[in-house]
Amino acid sequence: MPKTTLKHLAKILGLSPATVSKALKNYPDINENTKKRVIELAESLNYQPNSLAQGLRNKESKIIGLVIPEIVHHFFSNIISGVIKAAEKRDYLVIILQTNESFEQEKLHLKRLMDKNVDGILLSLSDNTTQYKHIKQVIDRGIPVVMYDKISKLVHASKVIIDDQKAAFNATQYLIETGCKKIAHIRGDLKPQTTIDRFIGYKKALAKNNIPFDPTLIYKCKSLTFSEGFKIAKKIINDHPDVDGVFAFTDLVAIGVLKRLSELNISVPNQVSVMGFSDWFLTKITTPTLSTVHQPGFEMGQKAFEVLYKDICTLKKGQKIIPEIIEIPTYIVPRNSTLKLLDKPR
Amino acid sequence: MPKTTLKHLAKILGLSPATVSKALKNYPDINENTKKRVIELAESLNYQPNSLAQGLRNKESKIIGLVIPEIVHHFFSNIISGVIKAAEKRDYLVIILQTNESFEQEKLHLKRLMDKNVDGILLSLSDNTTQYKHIKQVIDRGIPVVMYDKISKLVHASKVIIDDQKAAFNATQYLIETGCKKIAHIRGDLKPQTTIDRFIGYKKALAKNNIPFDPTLIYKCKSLTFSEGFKIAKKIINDHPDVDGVFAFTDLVAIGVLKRLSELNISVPNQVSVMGFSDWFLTKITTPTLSTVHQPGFEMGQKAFEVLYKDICTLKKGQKIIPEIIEIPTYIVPRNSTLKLLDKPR
DNA sequence: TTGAAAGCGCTAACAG
DNA sequence: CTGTTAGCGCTTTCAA
Repeated sequence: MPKTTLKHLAKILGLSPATVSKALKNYPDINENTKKRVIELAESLNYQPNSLAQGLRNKESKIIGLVIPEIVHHFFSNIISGVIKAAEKRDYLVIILQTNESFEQEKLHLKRLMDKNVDGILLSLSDNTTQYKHIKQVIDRGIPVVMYDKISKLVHASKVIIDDQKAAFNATQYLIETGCKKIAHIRGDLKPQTTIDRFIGYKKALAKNNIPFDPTLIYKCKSLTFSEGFKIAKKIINDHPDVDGVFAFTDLVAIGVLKRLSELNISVPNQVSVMGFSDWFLTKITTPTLSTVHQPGFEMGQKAFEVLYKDICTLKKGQKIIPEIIEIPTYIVPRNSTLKLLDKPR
Repeated sequence: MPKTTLKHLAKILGLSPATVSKALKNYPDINENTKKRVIELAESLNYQPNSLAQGLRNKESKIIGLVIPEIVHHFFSNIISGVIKAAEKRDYLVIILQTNESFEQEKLHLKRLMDKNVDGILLSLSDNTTQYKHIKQVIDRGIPVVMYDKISKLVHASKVIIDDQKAAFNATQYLIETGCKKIAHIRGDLKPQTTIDRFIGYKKALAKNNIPFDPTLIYKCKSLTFSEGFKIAKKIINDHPDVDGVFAFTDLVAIGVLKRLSELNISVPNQVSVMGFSDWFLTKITTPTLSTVHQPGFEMGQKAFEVLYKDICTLKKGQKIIPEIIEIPTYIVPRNSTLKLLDKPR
C-alpha cells in the first residue's frame, strides 16, 4: 500500500496540490470550508507528508547527529537519553554514531552525517583527536556543531561542559573537611583534558588548605578499569601506610580501591576515605556505597540539544551564531565511603 | 559555502547532469576518459550526493529506526552498539527512540519513523503493548520490521531472541548440579513474556531433577531494583531458613539479595548460592562476584540489523519477506556466588 | 557515448 | 481564495 501524497488528496478533492499544501499548513488565505475538507480527508487517509521531499525543498531534515565516544557507558547512555528527550520535544530525530575514541572514525562520522543532511551535530571529541579541520569543515558547510563533555578550546562553536577542575576541587575539599590529611589521587593517563583538570582541582584544594603537594601521592592509571584501581590501592598502602583519603578520577577505579582495601582489612571510611567521580549507577550498591561527584549526563544531553537547536534556528534566520559555553553544575554525593561532615574533628 | 551539486560539476565540465551522474555511478555506457574527468573533479570539489534528493528519487533513505524500551541499561546499550556497528558496514545510519515501556510512545515512535521514510525498523516491545495493529500498519506500508528481545508471536515478522526458558532452565540446572536442593526463584511482574518464560524454565529444571515445585519459594518483584532484591532476600530467609539457592530473574535483584545475605551473615555460596540473569557489567565487581546467565546484547543487535537488512533487500527486489526467527545462544557465567561444579557433593 | 526530459513530493512566488 | 509554474538534486528512460 503506497503512501498517500498531496497529489492524491488534491485529485480526490478536485483541488490543486498547492491549495492542499497550504490548507494543511494553515495558511491564512484559504477558505475555511476548503481547509476543513482537506484536513478531514488527510486524516481519514492518514496522510503524512514525505519528509524526504520536504527536506529537499526546505533544506532541512529535522534530524541531528550525535557522535559519542562509547555507547556502553553509564554517563554516555545518559547523554543519549537526554539528547533524545530534548530532541523529541522539538520534533527532531537523532542519529547516533560511536567513535570508540578513534580520530579516523570521528572524521568519517562527521562526513556521513553531512551527507545525510543533518541539521546539526552534537560532538564529544575522541581522545585521539588533536586537530580540528574536519569540524571546521562541517561548520563552514553551514551545519552547526555543539561540543559536549570532551571539547576543544580551538573550535569556534557552542559547548556544554562540566567544570572538572571545580568538581575535583570540591571533591578534595570535601575529603579534607571530613578530616583527611593525606590524600592520594589516582589520575588518568596524560591525554584527555578532563584528567588534567581533575588533577589541577585536586592540587588547588590542597593548596587552599595549606597541605603541601606530594607527587608520590599521585598514581597514574593505565586503563580505566576496576582491576587498575584494585592494583593501585595496594601500591598506595605500601607506599604510604598512613594515607587517609583516596580521590580517584573515576568511579570504576574507586570501586577497585574499595574492594582491595576491604581485602586488606582497612576500614572505609574510618581509616581511609574514598571518593569517586561520575556517580555511576553502581556506586549505590557497593559495600560501602561510594561517595562521588555527580556528573549530570542526562542534563548535559538535554542542554546540548537545546543549544544546538538554538544555533540551528539562528542560522536558519540568516543570522550569525554566537557560540555559547554552558557549564552544567556538578555536586558531591556523600555516601558511606567518606566520613560525615558532622564527624569532622575540630 | 553551499554544497557542490551534480549541476555544478556538469557545468564546469561542459557535460549534462545526466552524464555526470552516470559517470559517478560507473555506468558502462560512458567514455572512460569522461568518467575519469568527472571522478577527478568530483573528488577535488569533495562532491557528495544529496541524500535527500537520492532518497526521494530512489525511495530509500539508508536510515533505519531502532526503538528501545530504555537506553540507560547495560543490555540495551549493548544492543544499540551492536546495531550501529552492523549498520555501519552496510552504510546505514540508525535513529534511536526510547519508549520508556509506554505503549503510546511506541505507537508515536513508529509513526515518526515512518514519516521519516526509514527503510526498516528494529523494535523491542514495551511492557505495556498488548495489541499490534500499529506494527502491522508499518509492515503494510512496506517497511520491514524486525522484533528483538521482547517480541510477540502475533506479529508476522522476523525476530531475534534468546530462549529465556532454556536459559533459565540451564541456570536452575546449574544450581542443582552444584548441590542446591531448595531453590527460591525471584520473578518479575506478570506481563512480559520473558519473566514468564524464565519462571517456566525454572520449574522445568526442578521437574527434570525430581524436585517438587513449591509455590511458596516463588517471590514476585514489584520493581526491577536493587532494593527489591534486598527486601525479598530477607523474606526468603524468614520463610525458608533452609533455602540453599536463589535464582533471580535479573542481575540487579540478585545483587540486592547478595547484599542482604551478607548483612545477615549468610555465607554465599557456602550456605546459599545466588544466580542472576543478564551478565551486567556490575556482576563482575560485587562481593562475591555474581554467577549469571550471559545475555548477548551486542550480538543480538548485530544480528537484528543483519536480518532487517536482508528483509529490506528482499522487499526491494519485489519479493515477499519470509520471516525468520533467530535465537542467539546464552550461556552460564560461573562466578563466586555459586559453588564450583567440582564441589558438587555426591 | 551523450543529453533532453520527466518526475520523485513538496512548497513558494505569483497570477488569476 | 485558488491554481499555475517552477524548482529543490537526483536518476532513468529514450532519443539523438
